[in-house]
Amino acid sequence: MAPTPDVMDKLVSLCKRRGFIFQSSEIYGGTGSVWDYGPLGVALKKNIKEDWWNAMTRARDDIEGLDAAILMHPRTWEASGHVAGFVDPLVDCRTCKGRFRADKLEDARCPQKPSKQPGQHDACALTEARNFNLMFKTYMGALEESASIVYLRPETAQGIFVNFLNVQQSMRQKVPFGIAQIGKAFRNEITPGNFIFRTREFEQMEMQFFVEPGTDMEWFETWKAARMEWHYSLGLAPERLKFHQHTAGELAHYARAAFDVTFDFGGTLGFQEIEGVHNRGDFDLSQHQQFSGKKLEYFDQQANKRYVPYVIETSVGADRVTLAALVNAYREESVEGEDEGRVVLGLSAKIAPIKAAIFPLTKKDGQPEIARKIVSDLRKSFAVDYDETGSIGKRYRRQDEVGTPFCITVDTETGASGSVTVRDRDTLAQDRVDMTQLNGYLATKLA
RNA sequence: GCGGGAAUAGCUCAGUUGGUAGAGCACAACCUUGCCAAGGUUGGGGUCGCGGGUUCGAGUCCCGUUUCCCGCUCCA
Repeated sequence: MAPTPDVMDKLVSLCKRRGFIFQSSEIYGGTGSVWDYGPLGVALKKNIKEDWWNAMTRARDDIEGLDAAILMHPRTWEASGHVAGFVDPLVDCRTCKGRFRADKLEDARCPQKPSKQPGQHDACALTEARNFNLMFKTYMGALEESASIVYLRPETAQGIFVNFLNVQQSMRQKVPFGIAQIGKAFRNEITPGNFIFRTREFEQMEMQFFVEPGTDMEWFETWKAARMEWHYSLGLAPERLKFHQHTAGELAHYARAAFDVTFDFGGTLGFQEIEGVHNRGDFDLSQHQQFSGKKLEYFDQQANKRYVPYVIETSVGADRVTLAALVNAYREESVEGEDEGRVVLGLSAKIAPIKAAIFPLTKKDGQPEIARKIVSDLRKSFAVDYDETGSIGKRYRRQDEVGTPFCITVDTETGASGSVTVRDRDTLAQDRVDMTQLNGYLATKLA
């Protein structure tokens, strides 16, 4: 089904209504492009992050974890190019309302295209150039002196680069190996928006893989394939994923090769990047060598040679993947004989905030007590929910809306047979399962 | 930052030429039913984004501001 423009609107509404995502500081009128994750949203995002973290660090010997500080030495950002590259002097034209980069103007006149505003060039009145720095600036220490200016990191990668040797040596790793990190980054975007797609505070999941020069393109291909597989494994529809390799002209200054994973968010957003895989060469480590004066070389004992490794970077936006998962999962199903269809979040079981909901069919015959006993048993292994309010159909719908894959109902037969009904969110099929087998049953289904 | 539009209950929205705010859904309690929403009774919830102004009186008119949407601009 082709995505419609209003799916995002419905999703924003659903996310607020059901405790996934709220606007930050809402009672004060809201803060621009910052969002808070509610109880179910944080669970969903956490599940996604955990899946990524496990795939990177637990499933492999050659990737180590790291959690570097958000505040770094200011020189870091001079080395990375962000201090220079993130500041754009911009001028506005009061006549044609255009905005231009001052350093790209050929003369002191507004370069507005004649086709847009014919005959207005001479009348243009440009403002003074003002600097727009995309990095958040703050002060370290009590005094607001220029010497103590620090930045909120605009990307997490630099925390990995500056710790390259610390991790390699302390963990006795040999190249090739990688360092993985999940953390917040901050950018003063001029144009944020589209819900949690582009925000000023966001979370990245980055892995930098250090390789010997010459083997870099081979590793680049390996990681491309691995990252594509991961997105499929989250349940993102294959037809909504598109992969794009940059041409030479599109490459950023630090990149030898670049590959985007884009997802179709539908509506006006369309396909947008959710992950980038880059071959950064030795750009970053060399820059830090130069700015810090410290060697960042790796010594290969077997080959008896010394070199600055190349880096293959994989960088995913945690918020973007979360949004992609939500958009991907949202569907409305018409039900025969009813005016209002059901709203379903078809989240894959491994990232669903709630794995199973347990209901007593009635409040009689000790059913609530049995149901609560099941909850306390399953709680040890799974995120579960209990609900006894309203009709059984209504409770199914509530769980459908938040993506719960299984609903377990204690009914009139449970007392005698010891079995319960397990209902599947997607197929609506019902299994009869012995109460004592629920743990294993769910473990199998969720695997 | 510029231009246009919008902001009223948790959600979606009504609200007349200015006269002390409504609906549906959701939510809570009790009763009823019992395997796929909407049964009955009752109830909680809004200083109408925020701040000024005009007026006897402002959700409504005016100004400012914040946030959101669309289009520019920007995007290492």
